[in-house]
Amino acid sequence: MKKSVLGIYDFLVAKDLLKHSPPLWWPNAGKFEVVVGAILTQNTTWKNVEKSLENLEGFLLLESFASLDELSLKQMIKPSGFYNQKAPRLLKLSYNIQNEFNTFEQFQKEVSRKWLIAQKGIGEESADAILCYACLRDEMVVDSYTKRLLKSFGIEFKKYAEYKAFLETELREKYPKKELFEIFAHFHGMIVEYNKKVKL
DNA sequence: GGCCAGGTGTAAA
DNA sequence: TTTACACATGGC
Repeated sequence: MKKSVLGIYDFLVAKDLLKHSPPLWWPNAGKFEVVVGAILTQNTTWKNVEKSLENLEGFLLLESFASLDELSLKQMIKPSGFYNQKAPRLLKLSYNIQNEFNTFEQFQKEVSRKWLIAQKGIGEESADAILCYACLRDEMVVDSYTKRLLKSFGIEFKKYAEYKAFLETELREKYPKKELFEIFAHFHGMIVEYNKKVKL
């Protein structure tokens, strides 16, 4: 049993997950649509999110997304569930991004974790998913897959911050700052792919 | 038909 | 600070 995160990381790397996936794992990493996907996938399978994203074709840039009316958006994101709350939250978020940062590119550079979590509909996990995969920052995502994997190694914590610290600390020490973002993105991607393959 | 999925906000103890 | 519950569709 590997109890250190480095051991678990090496374990996954040895399995050669992500062989057929892009290095950044999340589809279209670095784009605004990752922000949308991060909220749509809350307690929802990615398959259902894909249906919604297809319906949103043509509205996946910040400016066009913010031009949608709530009723249309609800219809488009219906397949991914909780649409009555996700639609208004997504719209408000897109307005706030425009008002606060003007463009998505500026948002990528300047947004803080604190600002994200203050938005209605964004908790710790969604904030980290947005930071990591939309803004390309050095932040590790902790989702149910991650907790399941760690539990299979006999590792459990109470709080999100504890999981995050466990995952990040040793890797931050081991790898140079320049490589961290890719390490975290790759690590989280491997965790999800491993779950899908092994079904923990 | 029942259970669950790449969570979050709110209310009540 | 913790716990319980609503939110909703689609796949198995």
